[in-house]
Amino acid sequence: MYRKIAAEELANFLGAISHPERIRIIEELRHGELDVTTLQERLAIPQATVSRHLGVLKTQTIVAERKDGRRVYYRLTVPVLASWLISGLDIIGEKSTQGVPLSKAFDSAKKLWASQKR
Amino acid sequence: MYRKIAAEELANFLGAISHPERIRIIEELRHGELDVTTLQERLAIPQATVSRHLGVLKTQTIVAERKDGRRVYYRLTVPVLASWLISGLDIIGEKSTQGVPLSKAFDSAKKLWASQKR
DNA sequence: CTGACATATTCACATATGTAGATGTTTTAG
DNA sequence: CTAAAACATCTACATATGTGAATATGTCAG
Repeated sequence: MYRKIAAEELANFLGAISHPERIRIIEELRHGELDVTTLQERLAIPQATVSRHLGVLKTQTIVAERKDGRRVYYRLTVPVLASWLISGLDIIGEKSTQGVPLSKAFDSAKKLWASQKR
Repeated sequence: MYRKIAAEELANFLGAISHPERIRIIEELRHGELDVTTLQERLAIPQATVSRHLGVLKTQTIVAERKDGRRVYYRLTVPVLASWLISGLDIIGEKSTQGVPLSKAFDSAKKLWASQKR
């Protein structure tokens, strides 16, 4: 069992992830490294914003950088993080369609999860 | 593939979870429902604080309540959420032991995860 | 060198989140 | 009915997080 310190670490970890644009960054990096400009184009947000978000992710060692000339390529430190995150998306599933009761969304998510239980 | 809205939903979801005490609440509820007083005793924090945290979790339909007399019992809407969260803990693993470089923690976490790939 | 490109950082400000303590509501015991 | 238990909510305040705009840093082309 884990206690306070682990809960704090986990909170910091999730806190670094829980931002729409940072989630999209993680998604974009799912298949491999990308440089900042490419990320900026895909997200369509200011360069400074991308840079700061990458900084937050770096804080928790979620991404790592590799410099090549004037470009900086970022990658997921733990690639499986992306699929872990997508699992979370499955959990909330149909929640995004406002009319549908959330319990149903979680219900279908539960089934999705059953197939990949540890 | 998912886009902006899904990323926002996921961010809200993770945002509701990413707090040390809320993570501990989820952990406590892993094996079944508990009333507020019991949670308060286990977390050793003010009653009002427990109540607000439960409110935040309720916002994202992470917990549901059942009233019985003057007690209110809370449970995880999707029990598998707890194990999903623990998977996240495995990912950051040894990170909590400050001296150890994080990359090593992620490395060992990667192995743990490999066995339960989708 | 110099200018343009790629990225990071700083500043000033706005919004969000968290906390303790007091108060309100509902429910049960007597 | 009344008091106490069990929760929820409100208030006031502090801290954290997010943003755009400007600026700084490093690197390459010519």
